[in-house]
Amino acid sequence: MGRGRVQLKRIENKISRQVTFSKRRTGLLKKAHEISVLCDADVALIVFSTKGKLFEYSTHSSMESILERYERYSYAEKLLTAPETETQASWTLESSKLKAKIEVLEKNIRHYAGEELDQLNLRDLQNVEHQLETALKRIRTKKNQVMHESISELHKKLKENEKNSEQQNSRLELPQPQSVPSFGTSSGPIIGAAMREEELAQTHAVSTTVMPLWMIRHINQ
Amino acid sequence: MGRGRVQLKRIENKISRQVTFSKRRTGLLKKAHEISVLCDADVALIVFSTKGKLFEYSTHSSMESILERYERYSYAEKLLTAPETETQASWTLESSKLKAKIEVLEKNIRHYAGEELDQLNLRDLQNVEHQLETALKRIRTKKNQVMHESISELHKKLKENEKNSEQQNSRLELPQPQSVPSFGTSSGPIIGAAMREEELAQTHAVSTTVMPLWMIRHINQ
DNA sequence: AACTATTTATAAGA
DNA sequence: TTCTTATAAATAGTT
Repeated sequence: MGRGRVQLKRIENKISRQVTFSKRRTGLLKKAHEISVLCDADVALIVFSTKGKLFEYSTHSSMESILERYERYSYAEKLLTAPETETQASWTLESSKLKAKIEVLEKNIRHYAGEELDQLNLRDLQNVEHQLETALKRIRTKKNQVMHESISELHKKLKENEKNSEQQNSRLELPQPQSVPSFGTSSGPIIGAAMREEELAQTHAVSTTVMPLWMIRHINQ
Repeated sequence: MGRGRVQLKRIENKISRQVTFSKRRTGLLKKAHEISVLCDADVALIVFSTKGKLFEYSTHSSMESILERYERYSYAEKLLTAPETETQASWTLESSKLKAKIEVLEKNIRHYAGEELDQLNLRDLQNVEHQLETALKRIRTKKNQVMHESISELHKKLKENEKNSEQQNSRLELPQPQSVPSFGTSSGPIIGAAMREEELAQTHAVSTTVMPLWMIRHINQ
């Protein structure tokens, strides 16, 4: 780009080499920035002039983190070339591994939170969806179980109260959910409740929006 | 440089972002090489694509030595931020911090997977439930979006097929597996097949229950 | 550092 | 993705 082709070889004239360096350096940094913004890429660019002066560019995520990422990325190959002793290298290595693991876990969590889905293909999406569904079922089952347990607990206490207070007037003022007794009223432990609750969880029978606040407060310690 | 100015902002269209990345990456690496040769400079260039793939260029003196040189160059600044002697103790400390973090993350993930729920109280359970619901919604939205995209993609391809096949007998029986290879059948080398498939895999999202199996197989690679 | 004539890079389209 | 083409950008040589 200029008046005349350019040979891909070291420019011998010192002055023009310097000038060219300055011009092209600017262009290179600019382009590094552009691709990073346009294409959402992480870029790290380091340039040392002949004289040893440093010029650098790095995406917002900072030079250090990119270099670290780079090290991590190529740590497998390093293992082959450097079977170091228990020196700093091995520590660095372990640290890198741990950091890599953290990165993976965090990415996982983001996916479970429904973020950064662009990276997933259909297969992944379906897997995540399925896992979320399963998890949701379990959570709901557990929640129901917890709730029912507390409810029958409350009931027990209530009955004891009634029995102890001799005043037969004492009507149950507490907002007793009419539907609840079906579980607790039968004598003995609530065997098989889990089973029923699982079923309930499936049908979303109890959900946050259905449960009155007072109940949450009482149950939730 | 091209047919139209370009805004310095993230390209939203995924496909063209990918294409642009590929082209500009090539250009950037080339220019990095050029300045290094023409101006006798040491250059290190690291690029991570959105998907995390690594591309790199470094002057003959190897990436490692340049990064080392870079570290050395900015050694002074580092001293300020890390006056720590790299004793074994500090490594152990860092290591255990990282491990602790990993533990937390893993526990988080197990909770998101509906495991180890005994540790959670009702409030926690409800939080997790809510987060899972949100995540599920997002996942499904994404899947849906991706589904629609690929369906129209398929439609387009189908129509092209119909147009191209001169036999008026060819009723549109529904895209038979054989018809799918239409990618390659056109004359010339099958350049870019990988790309298209990648695109499809990414875009494709007919849910398993809705999409015929043959379609998944052919589209989802 | 500015100025252009040219070469290059690349966006869009196929 | 690769090829082509029109056009925007970069830049070599000059002032």
